[in-house]
Amino acid sequence: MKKSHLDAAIGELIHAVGLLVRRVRAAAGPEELSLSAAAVLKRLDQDGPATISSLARAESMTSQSMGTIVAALEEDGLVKRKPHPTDGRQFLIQFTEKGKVLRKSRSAAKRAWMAQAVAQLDKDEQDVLFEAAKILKRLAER
Amino acid sequence: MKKSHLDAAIGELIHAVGLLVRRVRAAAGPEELSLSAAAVLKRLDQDGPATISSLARAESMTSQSMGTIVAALEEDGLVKRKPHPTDGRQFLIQFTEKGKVLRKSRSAAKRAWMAQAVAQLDKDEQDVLFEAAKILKRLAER
DNA sequence: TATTGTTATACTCTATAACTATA
DNA sequence: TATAGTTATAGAGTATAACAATA
Repeated sequence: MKKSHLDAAIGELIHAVGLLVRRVRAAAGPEELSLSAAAVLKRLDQDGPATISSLARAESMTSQSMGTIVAALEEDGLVKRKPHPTDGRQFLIQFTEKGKVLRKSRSAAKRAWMAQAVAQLDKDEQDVLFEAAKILKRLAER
Repeated sequence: MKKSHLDAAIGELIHAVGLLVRRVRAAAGPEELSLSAAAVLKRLDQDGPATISSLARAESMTSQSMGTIVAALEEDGLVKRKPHPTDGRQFLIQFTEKGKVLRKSRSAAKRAWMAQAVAQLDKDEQDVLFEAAKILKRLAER
């Protein structure tokens, strides 16, 4: 790809993700979790209990911001904290029973909007999108 | 794709774009434009002068929010407003000379981060990403 | 000394509500 | 009446700074 084309493509990519995030957020229902809060639950589901710092690193946020998100999830009864077995400074954040049950339903409106949008694409386009999601995640985590 | 796989892929997609937006935002330099402000300049560049309402619709925001963004760009001297030729309520937002010159440099740090990240992918992955950007944009604009 | 987490504070982005002017 | 834009106000999300406890 020529440099000018690459440059334009970078601009398109940034624009597209920004736009989509705004669109998804706007679709959120009244009781919905934020994108970040949903991301935390997703990580706990996939990787098991984790500390606030590790969650913050994984989601590209400061630990203070992650602390706020975890506190809100705790307040909501979706996660609880357990003392770290060997390090007295840390806590392991993990699901409550309620959290396991409500994990997806608390992001239902956003997921529904996205599902409806994706359903309007043909199969090849869907595949490109889901492949891209994996690449984007790797990119952002580096 | 089976329903459960599709459901998981939807979750991955939402997670990935949210994460990437946070990552890109965190890369922003001190004088950088917001993602939304950069998106407005990009649209003016591609489509020519536009009204606040049309920009708001295009970027999935309320016209009040877009008014704030345009006012900030105006304050910065990057855009100016011209009365609409036939409708006395509307304004056409367009670039100033300064705006044309500074359009990309005011998003330089975010673009640089993304360019560096994309450069670490192999060519096939880059193609998937840029193809996905087009699809995502169509999706978000519907 | 470095790291984990908390508290306090402030900024950015966007929304809702109420209004004015024009169509 | 309906639409374009403005002003005022509020909320969500995240950051920086200063601190306490533990490693």
